[in-house]
Amino acid sequence: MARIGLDDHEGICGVAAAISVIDGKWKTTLLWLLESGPHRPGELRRKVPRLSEKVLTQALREMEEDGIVHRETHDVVPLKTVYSLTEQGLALSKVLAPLSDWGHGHLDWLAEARRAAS
Amino acid sequence: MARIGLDDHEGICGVAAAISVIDGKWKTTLLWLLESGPHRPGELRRKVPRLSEKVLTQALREMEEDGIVHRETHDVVPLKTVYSLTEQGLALSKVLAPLSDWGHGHLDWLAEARRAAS
DNA sequence: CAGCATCCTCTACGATACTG
DNA sequence: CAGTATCGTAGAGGATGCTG
Repeated sequence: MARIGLDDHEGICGVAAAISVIDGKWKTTLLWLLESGPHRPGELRRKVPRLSEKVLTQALREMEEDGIVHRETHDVVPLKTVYSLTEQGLALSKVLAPLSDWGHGHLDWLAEARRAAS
Repeated sequence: MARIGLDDHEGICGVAAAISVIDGKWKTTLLWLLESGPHRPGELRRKVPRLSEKVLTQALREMEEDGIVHRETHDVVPLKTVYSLTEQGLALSKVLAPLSDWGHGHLDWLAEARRAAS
């Protein structure tokens, strides 16, 4: 999605703001993984093989900026870094649950509709 | 956002499916407008000036395919078309409410964080 | 007025190579 | 192992002109 600016939609800016935070091809996946506990970058990459390292770092940085992910670095060799959800991030993932339910209820319909359309 | 395929994320595909439906710069806005009642294309364009006609039609077509918008055409001159939400679309907009609340709770934090980051 | 076709731009994503 | 830098690509979004 083209990144939605916070000022683009006056009336619905709450939703727009939330979406701008989870906007990107992988952020929802990362949110979901981190919901189950802290992860190291290597773990994340292994669990999401199609996610390149550049994009992973980029996504994590943005999520950190937006206050939903916490980054903790241990200064040892080899380098060790751990990512976890903040309170806000956890709250966000909870709020996503109803959306997930709706999605599951529509999976069949969607698959059918899009097959017919193509 | 790069369009999320329904098969890209196994575990979170419910959320992914829902997001794929509201994915695009304007669909959430359209959903919000249509929630208050049926609209004609011209009305939508007037209420969202920065939305071009091509993109509007495109978005509405996709939303129609995904079963959240209903299109009704009256064969008169001049042409008349009315768009409205389906039951599914209405359900989706309801489900978006908690997300909106989360977003509103983070607007200040987000604006601050992103200003600092840039 | 509703909608389609064309061209163009911009950027998120991806692949690769490299540093501490 | 974590992270950065560079280059290339595909597709969403935008501007404009045309049709019934």
